[in-house]
Amino acid sequence: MLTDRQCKILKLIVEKYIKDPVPVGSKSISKTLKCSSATVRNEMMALEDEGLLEKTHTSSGRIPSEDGYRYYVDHLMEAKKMSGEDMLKLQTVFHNQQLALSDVIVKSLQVISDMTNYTTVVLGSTSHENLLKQIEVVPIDDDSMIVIVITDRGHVEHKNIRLKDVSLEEVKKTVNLINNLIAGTPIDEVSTKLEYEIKPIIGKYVKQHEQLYNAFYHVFSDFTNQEVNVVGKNKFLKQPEFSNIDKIQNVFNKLENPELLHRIEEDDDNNIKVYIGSESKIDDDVTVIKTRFKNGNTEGTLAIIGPKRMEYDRVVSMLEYMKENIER
Amino acid sequence: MLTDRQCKILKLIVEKYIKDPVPVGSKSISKTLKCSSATVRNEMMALEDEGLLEKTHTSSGRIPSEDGYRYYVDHLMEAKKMSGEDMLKLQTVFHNQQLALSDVIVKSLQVISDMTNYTTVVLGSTSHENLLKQIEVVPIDDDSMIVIVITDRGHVEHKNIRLKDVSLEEVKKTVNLINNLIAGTPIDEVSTKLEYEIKPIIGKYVKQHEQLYNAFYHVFSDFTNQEVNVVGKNKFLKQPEFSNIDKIQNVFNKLENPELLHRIEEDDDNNIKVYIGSESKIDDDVTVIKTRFKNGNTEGTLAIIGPKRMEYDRVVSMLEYMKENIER
DNA sequence: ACTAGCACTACTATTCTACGAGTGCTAATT
DNA sequence: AATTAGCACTCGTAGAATAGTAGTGCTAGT
Repeated sequence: MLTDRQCKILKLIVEKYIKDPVPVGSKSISKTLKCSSATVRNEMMALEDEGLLEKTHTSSGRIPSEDGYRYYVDHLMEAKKMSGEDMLKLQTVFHNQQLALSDVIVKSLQVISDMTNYTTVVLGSTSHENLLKQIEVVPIDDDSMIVIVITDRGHVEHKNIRLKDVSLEEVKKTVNLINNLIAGTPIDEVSTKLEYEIKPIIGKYVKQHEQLYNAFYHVFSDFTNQEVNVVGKNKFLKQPEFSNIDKIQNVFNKLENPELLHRIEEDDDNNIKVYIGSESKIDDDVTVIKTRFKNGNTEGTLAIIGPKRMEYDRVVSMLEYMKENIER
Repeated sequence: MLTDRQCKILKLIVEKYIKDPVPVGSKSISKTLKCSSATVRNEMMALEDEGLLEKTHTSSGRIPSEDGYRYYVDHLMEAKKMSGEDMLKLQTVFHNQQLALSDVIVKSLQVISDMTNYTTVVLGSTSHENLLKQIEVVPIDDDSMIVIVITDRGHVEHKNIRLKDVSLEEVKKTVNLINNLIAGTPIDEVSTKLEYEIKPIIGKYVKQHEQLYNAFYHVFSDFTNQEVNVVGKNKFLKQPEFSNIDKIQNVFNKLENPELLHRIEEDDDNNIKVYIGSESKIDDDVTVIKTRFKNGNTEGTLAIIGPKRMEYDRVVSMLEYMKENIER
């Protein structure tokens, strides 16, 4: 258990280090606190023993450890109202009545990314939650056409397919069959339903059924099973802790890996959650702050990803604001 | 005019430097050529006087200047057949009969980017070339629906719009009007046609026409006027000349700027063109190699972007192969 | 016309220095 | 018992000195 003073010191160190990424020395703390640097040093030692602080070398100042950040977030951080300036910029996006919710979310995350220099992420609903609403086919020329797949939640994907010697009639028959028989099915079950419910029928009544079946099969099996939207990846280039190319390459690879990002929503907690470093399951050098949101049909996860040295209070207040505004 | 030997030396320097980005000394050249390093040095001086070579400092070896690369590409580079290995990897993509052409192009550019460590770009046809084919509307819930816009070339975009108290009937009327009256119009003229041909009609017959008109107006005015597809931006992280964060940030910003990339297809030359450094109009530190392609309705521009120190012969042969294969 | 030879240049890597910001510990003070 | 002043010590950083080396340009001789 930490003493009152230890808490104060830890808080000061974390906040100072977040402002400016250089190890914090005892002297600078003793100025704010009313005691000598020697006392602060003793307390710092205690905090280091607890595993909350670290040194970069034997005689350097202290920086927060992963556990230090954790403790800060769990016990020391003060809930902050969003600054007026931050609020204003976001409000203009939210008050745009023209935009659909999903567009508002992406736009506001762009704004947040620019304001904070962190990367933001929206994860949409997964394909087993998305039900097929309907498909549309638009012929482009003799042997190619576009298939458009729409889900009940408004997710749209399209694919250009090529068919040789298949008449428009037969395509339309198949489309109607699909719309009548398997609309309402979760997207990731459509492929199998196609096989058992559509294939036998078109096998009898439709010429070129092999080709047609294959084409549609691919359309659905390629359907993105997770909507992922990463905004402001490049912001990592502005973070001093990612100033070398190898680290950047590593982080970029991870941010471009949808399966990996998917881990953010593995827990089904609806509140705002903070995952620091190794807790993030994405990269030991980043912090992920996330929350789920839900408004009618639209639901998913928002996340802000930055260095562990993150403005936790500011980001949390922003996510709170986002969640609130999305949910009504 | 360069002597025969000068050409040989320039060629050797360029090719050596491309393989390994360190200034090339006279000694290494004299080994391949049958003459002393002193002779080579004299020739190098001459080449430097011509502005084809540069030094990084007074006593360093030479590196090719922009003009040096230019001369190499125009006069010295040997047309190379694509290596069997490169060919093989691309063939598997091209021989996939299932894929639509546009998908084949993107897939193969991914392959090329991975093989070469350069960034690749596809620029699709611009919106004044794209004609509106048809629009589709799919209601999602009470007050939101998806509008899908399809062009004659198979470009598809969709937008989620919100409408309050507008009945489906009236939306459908409007959609039919648009499909009947202005299909066939170049996309970037649709907005104005909407105003003069649709607005007056729905003004009379459709309730809530203001809202409806506005919604559709936005759908078309937001239509991406240029299809841009950049593959393998991160490859720049692997190029030694872009090993510092500022340069990377700069290049990334440029690669994410569609208007800037658009400059690649400003010339309407159908052949393969090489733009070195400042010629590229994108960034002084990159080379752009591009070609236009056309196959039926699908047309556009392919480009490969990398450092000036690029494997010109290899990239040119790849683009040739791409162009040929796309065009039939 | 070519080349051997040489003085010269500038980058690189290594070592040394001085400095300063920080530490931990001890002993004195409150 | 808690705090603090004082001090020896550590380590990173910055700058200067050094040596080595890969290259040059020039001259003079083949």
